[in-house]
Amino acid sequence: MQVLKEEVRNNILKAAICEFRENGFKNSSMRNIAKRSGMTVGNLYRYFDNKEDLFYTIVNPTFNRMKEAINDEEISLHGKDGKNYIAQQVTRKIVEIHDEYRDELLIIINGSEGTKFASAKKQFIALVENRINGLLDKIKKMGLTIESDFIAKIIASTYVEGVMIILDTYEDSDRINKEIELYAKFTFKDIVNRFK
Amino acid sequence: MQVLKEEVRNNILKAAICEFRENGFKNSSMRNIAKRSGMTVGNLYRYFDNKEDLFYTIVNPTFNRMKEAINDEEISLHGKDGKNYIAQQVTRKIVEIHDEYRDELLIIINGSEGTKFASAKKQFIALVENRINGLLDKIKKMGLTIESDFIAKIIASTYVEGVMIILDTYEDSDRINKEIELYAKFTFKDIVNRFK
Amino acid sequence: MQVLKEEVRNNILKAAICEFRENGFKNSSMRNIAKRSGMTVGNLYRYFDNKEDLFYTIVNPTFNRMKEAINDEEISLHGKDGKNYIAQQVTRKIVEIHDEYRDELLIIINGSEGTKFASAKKQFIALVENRINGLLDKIKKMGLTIESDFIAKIIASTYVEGVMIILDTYEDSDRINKEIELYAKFTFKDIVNRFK
Amino acid sequence: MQVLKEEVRNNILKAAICEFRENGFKNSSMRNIAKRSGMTVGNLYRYFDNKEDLFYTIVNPTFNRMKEAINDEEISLHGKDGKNYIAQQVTRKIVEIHDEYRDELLIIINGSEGTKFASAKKQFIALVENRINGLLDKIKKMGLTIESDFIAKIIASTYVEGVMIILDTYEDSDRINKEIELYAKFTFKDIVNRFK
DNA sequence: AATGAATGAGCATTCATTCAT
DNA sequence: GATGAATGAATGCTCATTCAT
Repeated sequence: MQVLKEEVRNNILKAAICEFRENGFKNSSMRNIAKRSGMTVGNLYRYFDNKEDLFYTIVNPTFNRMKEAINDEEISLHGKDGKNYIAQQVTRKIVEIHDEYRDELLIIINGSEGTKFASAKKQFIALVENRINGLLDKIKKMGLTIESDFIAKIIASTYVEGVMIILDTYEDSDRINKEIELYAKFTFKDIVNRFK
Repeated sequence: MQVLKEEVRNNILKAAICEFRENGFKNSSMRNIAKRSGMTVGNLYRYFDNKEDLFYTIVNPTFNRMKEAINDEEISLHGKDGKNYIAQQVTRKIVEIHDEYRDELLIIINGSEGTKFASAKKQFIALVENRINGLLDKIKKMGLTIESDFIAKIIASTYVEGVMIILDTYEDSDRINKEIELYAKFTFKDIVNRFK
Repeated sequence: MQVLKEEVRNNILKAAICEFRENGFKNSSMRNIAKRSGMTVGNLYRYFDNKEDLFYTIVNPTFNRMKEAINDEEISLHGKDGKNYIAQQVTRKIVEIHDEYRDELLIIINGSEGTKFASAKKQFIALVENRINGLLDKIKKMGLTIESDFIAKIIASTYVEGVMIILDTYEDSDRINKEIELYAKFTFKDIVNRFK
Repeated sequence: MQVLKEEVRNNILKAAICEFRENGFKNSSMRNIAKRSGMTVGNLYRYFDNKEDLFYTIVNPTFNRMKEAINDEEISLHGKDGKNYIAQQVTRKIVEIHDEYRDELLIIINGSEGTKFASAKKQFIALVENRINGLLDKIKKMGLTIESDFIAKIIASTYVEGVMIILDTYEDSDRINKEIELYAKFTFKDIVNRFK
């Protein structure tokens, strides 16, 4: 009986996700991925051009969804507590993504050294930074002097880094959601006061 | 033409720092380092026992100074604003270290996979976390419930991570110092309020 | 054209035996063995974990059979000509082993510097020496003074060495058998008289 | 003050002898020899063309003296106990050589793998064999059938091997002389009877 | 004469990738 | 579609030898 192409492909992807999670891109080997997915090395190359292709196939959609989630124009500032509102919404989306793609996210963050995603965290941070700059503009209009134009980047990195640590630390989905929300509140609350 | 020993050694170190900065320990190759320092592989080994020796020579002193800076017992809590005081002092020390060892710090944090420093970031974070736990104890005594026992870890890691991003972003020393100080203030200020 | 696994393995072993025979373990190179067996280096490692593994695979069984042959408890002294009897039996076994493993024996003796078999010749000699000491005890009881306590070692080592030279000199199996038997007789006969 | 060329040369030779004795040709390194003789690698090459040249310089004279000693035409057969007489004389010469060149002899025997002296033992044996063939001719004329024309080689190898083991085992010169003489007697005595 | 820094070919080993079957 | 043997370039490292000083 012939195994369906799609099923085989999925087996490879599943095995590759495990391998990349455990060892990162660089330390993962095609041999291992083949073994894990119960097939031969050669056959891997019928489904994926090379190691990078396999990696990107796994990681790209999650990466893009993260980008979209952070950038989502529909989430916009309103109400005087807008900053928290955005944070909440973005967080909710990230939690959603994470529910589906926990491993992929962690691969992007921890296991992409040696690939074009090595800078993925930086890219996420940059995106978050953009959004935060909106808030900061508002704060500035409120008459506060923000001494550093770098502060958005800092908040962004704080936020992204924190989320990643939570994803990396907990296994339980509910717990993760709770922690991320709490953390988002913690990060974005009282930004104003912290500049005084 | 024959170059003086010390000069060659420094050339190697300079080249190795570049290589390790760009590729991390694992992806760096002795051949590359040789090429960068304008010599042959064999000669590298006259100056350093092996790849690890070269790496540790670069990274060890900085690592130790960082640990000392974070742990320095002489920096202690006093005054009701003690938390900021600690942060300021520690930050000042880190800024000092950075002035001398910017690249080395970044190598430790981003490029030490595959060495005994792989966990360096975690170690730094753990040390910072310990210190923060002092603050949080104080906060708890003030009657506040801190909902997540994870929060010290988060603050610590975002602090460390933030500092590293600053180091990674700016070249200008004065700018870096300014940003790190600002960032420390931002991170540690009003922790209390953020829990309310 | 793809060759069957077992055949390739045998080719490698054959090539490695040649190489080890000619150059010993230390001076043999995996590159050479690959070339001799008409394949690339990488493929060698699909069949054997490393140079040592390859060497031990070749040499281990022969080494163990030799030890057993020399130590065989079933071969024991009886009759007043017991000393020759033992020599004959042991010799017969060695000749048997040799028939199958001529090259392997020579590799053990001449080409194992740098491996755990470096002392193999010494071990063989020590084993033979033990057996000879039985004979010498008997001789001493016959009232003869053996002036050198070193003599058992000498007889043992010359016996082992002599056998190895025979193996090294002749190609023809029958010839080798004949020479070894004759040599054993020659070596062990009239030990008594030689001390008078 | 300038060190005399000859003195330096001797220092190198002394150091090289130690190194070759301890590690054999292959495992000895020019670096080590330089270090042992308190000079730099480069200077070694002013005195000796290369590692082989150095090795041969050390080992050649001893090798040649051994050859001469064994072949010495002046030592000839006379008296009905001629076989022992020759053995005694040759032995005396070898003992003499050994007194002067113990290390060199041992290097030839144990440490020349990878050089043209790897077969030195075989060469010695071949020379001894020639001489023994004289004795055997005599024995044959006495009406004895010697079954193997290989037996001369065997006796020769027995003798050479034994001598080498003695050299390798004892440090004390008197002891060595005594053991070698005893051993020569043991080896060559009653050859006739051993063929009966 | 002497130095010792530098060379470069060599080694064992690994692994992404290819391709005959 | 699938296999897995084979490839070959790359890696860290060593060491006899050379040569500018």
